[in-house]
Amino acid sequence: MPELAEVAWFAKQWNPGLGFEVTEVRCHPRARIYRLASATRIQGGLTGLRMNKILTRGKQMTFGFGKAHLGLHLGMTGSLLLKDAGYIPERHDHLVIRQSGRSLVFRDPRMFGVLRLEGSGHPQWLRSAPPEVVSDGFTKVALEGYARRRGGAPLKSFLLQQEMFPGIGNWMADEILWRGGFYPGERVGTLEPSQIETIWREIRQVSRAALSIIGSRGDDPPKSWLFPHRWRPGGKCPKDGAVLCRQKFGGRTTAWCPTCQAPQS
DNA sequence: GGAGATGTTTCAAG
DNA sequence: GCTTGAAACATCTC
Repeated sequence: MPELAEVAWFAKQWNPGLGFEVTEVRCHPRARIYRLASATRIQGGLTGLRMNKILTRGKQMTFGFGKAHLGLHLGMTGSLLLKDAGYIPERHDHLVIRQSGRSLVFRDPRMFGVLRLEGSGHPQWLRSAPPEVVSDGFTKVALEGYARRRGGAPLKSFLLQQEMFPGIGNWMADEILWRGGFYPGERVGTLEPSQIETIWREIRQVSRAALSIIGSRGDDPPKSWLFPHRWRPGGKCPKDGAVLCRQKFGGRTTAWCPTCQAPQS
């Protein structure tokens, strides 16, 4: 499930491990999540170190251990769990970090997630990261420039570009377009400047609210959002009750309201 | 049994 | 060289 706010929530699950030493690292060495950093490297790189930092940028997480950094991406089905010290890993628990008193678990059935290992200093994958969409660095001007560059893309695929919108995923993109009243297949280049500004505003509002509701409290968004209605067959638009449409844009299933988000032509 | 699932990378085509 | 779109990745659920 991990998009911006879910990533923040999962990162928080490992907070109780801050300040504690890693006593053991258990891995499923052949799991695909070790394709960038082998299980042996990760075990050797983390054992004996104290976790002292947790950072997230978009969908990317970083756990600092002093002289080593563990980078973690949850992919499509990854999650982080906090378990007790004697926890016995289950089938899809590919990484278990043991500390005195707890186990930090990375579970990922589809294994689209990935781990990285780097030394001390600011990790490379963070240095090249774009500004967070809720930060001051995410400006209307930057968005306008990016929209000019990708004028041929449908709005839905546009919003999924992590180089500009780190953390936005399938459901957030749908939520943003639905709130702004945009047809997901609309080409970016046909939008007026005022419409680009609307998108900018909705990106920030959806992201801030999601971080507060999901990221901080672990709750689900309320019924007034598209979120709880979007996957149910026959799900209805919370604004006007119209039955939602489902269609692929940019290879991703998209839920949208045929009346609130009617195509322009 | 088949389709599809809240992601990213890679490669082909325009 | 740039952008866009589709396939591939692995497993589970409906």
